[in-house]
Amino acid sequence: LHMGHALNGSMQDALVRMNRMRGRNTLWILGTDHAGIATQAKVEQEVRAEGKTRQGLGREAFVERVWEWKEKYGSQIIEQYKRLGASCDYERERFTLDEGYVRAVHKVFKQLYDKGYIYRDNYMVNWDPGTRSAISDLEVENKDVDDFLFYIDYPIEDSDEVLTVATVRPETMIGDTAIAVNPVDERYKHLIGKHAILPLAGRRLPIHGDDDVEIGFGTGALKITPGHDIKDFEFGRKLGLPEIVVIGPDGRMNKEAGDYEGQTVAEAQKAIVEDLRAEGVLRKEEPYTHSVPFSHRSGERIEPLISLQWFCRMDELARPAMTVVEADEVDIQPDQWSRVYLNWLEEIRPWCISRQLWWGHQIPVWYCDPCNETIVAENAPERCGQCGGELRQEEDVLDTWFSSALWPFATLGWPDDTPELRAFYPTSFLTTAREILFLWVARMVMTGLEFPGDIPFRDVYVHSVIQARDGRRMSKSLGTGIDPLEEIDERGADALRFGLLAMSSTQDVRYSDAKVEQGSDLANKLYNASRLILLNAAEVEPAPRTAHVEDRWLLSRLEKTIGSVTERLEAYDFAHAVQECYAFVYNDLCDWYLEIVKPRLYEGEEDVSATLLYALERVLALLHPTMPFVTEEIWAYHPARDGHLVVHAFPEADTSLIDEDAEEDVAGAIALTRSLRAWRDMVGVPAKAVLPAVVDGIAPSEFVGRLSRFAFDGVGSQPVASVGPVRVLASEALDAEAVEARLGGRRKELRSEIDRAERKLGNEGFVAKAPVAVVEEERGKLDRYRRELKELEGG
RNA sequence: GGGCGCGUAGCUCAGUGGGAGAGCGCUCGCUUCACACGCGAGAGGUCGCUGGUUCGAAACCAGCCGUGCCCACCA
Repeated sequence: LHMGHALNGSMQDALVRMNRMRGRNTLWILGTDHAGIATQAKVEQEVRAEGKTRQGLGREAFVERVWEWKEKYGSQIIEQYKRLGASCDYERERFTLDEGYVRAVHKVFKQLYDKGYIYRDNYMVNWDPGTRSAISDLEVENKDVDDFLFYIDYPIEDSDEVLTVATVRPETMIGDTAIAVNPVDERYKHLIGKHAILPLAGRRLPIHGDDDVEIGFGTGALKITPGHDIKDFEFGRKLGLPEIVVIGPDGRMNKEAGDYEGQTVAEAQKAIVEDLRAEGVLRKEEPYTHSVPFSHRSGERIEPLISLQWFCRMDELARPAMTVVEADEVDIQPDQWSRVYLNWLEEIRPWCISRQLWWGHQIPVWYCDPCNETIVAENAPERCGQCGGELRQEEDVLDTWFSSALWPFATLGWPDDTPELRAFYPTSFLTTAREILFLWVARMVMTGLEFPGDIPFRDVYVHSVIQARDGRRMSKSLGTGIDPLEEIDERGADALRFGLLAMSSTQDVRYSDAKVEQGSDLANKLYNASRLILLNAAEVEPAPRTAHVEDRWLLSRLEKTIGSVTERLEAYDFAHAVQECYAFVYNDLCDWYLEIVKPRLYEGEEDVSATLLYALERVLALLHPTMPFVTEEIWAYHPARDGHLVVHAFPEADTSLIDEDAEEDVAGAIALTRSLRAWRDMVGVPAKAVLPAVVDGIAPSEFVGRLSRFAFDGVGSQPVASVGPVRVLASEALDAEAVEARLGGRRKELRSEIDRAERKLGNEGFVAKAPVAVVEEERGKLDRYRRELKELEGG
């Protein structure tokens, strides 16, 4: 399980839990693909460590070994998902090589073959010498490599002229079969139709004219090696050139390469360059940086090779897959990824689906050698239908993604018409990393539309990439990976889930320990606040009680939070959803409400008890989708508990409890409390001193004095300062100089604010064009500042 | 070569037209009977640069600089 899985799981689980709690019929199937290349390589390594080889074991025994390996390790990731708290339907776990799944794969293969989409061809593919298999375009990764560009003179037949060509791969020149120049190139057009002689090999190379040759690049003359370069291959097919292959599947020169046979590509390059130099035809060599394909699987340099492979044409499948995204039937978010998806499908090319491996779905094709028949069937045929002879099954297996592409319906029982398929297809939601968009998502859409005949999912959310702490890619080979399980051990699954959701975003982000820490802090806070509530509340039914203004305030804040968090989750805005939960629990509930009502709570007063139990129940349920463990644990102690929280109702915002007046009143009292605290801190009053004061006008709420340590029953002394309506009286705890310094500071602040507001209101454009409410607000502020300043100067 | 992002407080990131925000870190004060994984109060930002649009720009437009990712058969 890597961090991407953990993020993905946290998002999906939040949605699944929320919807399950809402009473909806939810299904989350977890499963694994057989990861053909990676798994086979792993087991092959084991076998080699025992001094044996895959070939020595034979196909059947080797595949048996891989199954053993799979039984041993395949369940690990499932167990890890459980530790994360993913509430999947674990008894429905699926694997892409399950019996039923194989049926789906065969049926799809056969139907695509019958439609003419799947075909076999001798064509140029990305050959991975590391795995000795063809791989698809999507498994190729281009990297910049520092090479040399070699300029080689090819003599023109029956002439003293030479034609200089440039190449980065002289080792393939033995396979040259032509040269091309641009027909409008003045330097060379007289050579078109003549022949050049291939150095070292002596082959006659016809010189062709072709518009695709760039006059300005290299020397403007292009040597054509149809066996070893994709562009040359296409040239060759267009011009009907012979295709000479000089490098074998093992990455070594073959017998076509003559003297160089058996050498590795690198050795052959060195030798050939030496020989060219000896012949005096190597005109120059210069350093050259260019983009080179590497295998994403083995890391080795791709060798473009002509070989007999199975392909799937994609045009017909791609078109409807584009339409559904254009029409937003499949909604890819954030939106920019729709365009990436569409651009890719627009330029899609045939997909090489065969792999020269043993682990995977062996292609359901049988050959009859005597009568040259090819049979494609869902089930293995007994004998050749023509001659009754023995059949030989195609040895290659399918690209793992070919079977993964069927996941949304194959896991629900397709091709059978199952209740699961009817109930849950099309599915609602898929989260994915963006590197999976083409490999998997696009292909699921294509097969979904082609086979069950409907989109596989409605919403696709492309989540951010969590990078390592230093901004590099998290990768095992770089050693930058962070193990989610270690994080779970250290801080808990809830903390990790909260942290990942909080740090996720539409852009790529660095892994943030602080966010995970914030998650564990929140769990801790919830636990302690719950303890306070559950140990002190009177035995009453949880219910919202509205007799006290602070209770109305809390309930109003709570219901607004519920509404907002729910909206955020529905919009897949997980980061804001969890941060709002955090802010509510910390600020509204703990810092203010609990502190305000403590005296009432300790007395076991019923209104506050009922309100708190009610609020706690709703907060636990609201947080459960993101922090399932701690909320479930606390729930076990809640008096309203009936069964498990995981199946308790998710709260729905009760707008009748929203009370703007109460919010305004309490917000005012809170602001005053904060001003008083700030004032005494600024003036340097001992923390415990209770300061005497009197209040102008209506007395503030009881808690203002309690939480700021002021006694508003002021006796005797002179007022020395004003904080809002509060006149602070002289006392031993007050230092006159500090008070004066503080007042001076405030006066300065006010003058600057008044200046700013006056300038703004003096701007005719502002007053004339800005919305009335904005202007009015500004006037209000100016008035308040002027009044306060006047008071301070007067006092 | 084409495309898509990003550049905001010491760090990691929110914020998309009306007086700069969060978490962490930092400073000061608190062992206050839920929590020191805590409480209270603060400091800290010419919002990459330059122009433009607007009464008003971190946000919109253009250019530049820096940085990341994806796609691509220029030998």
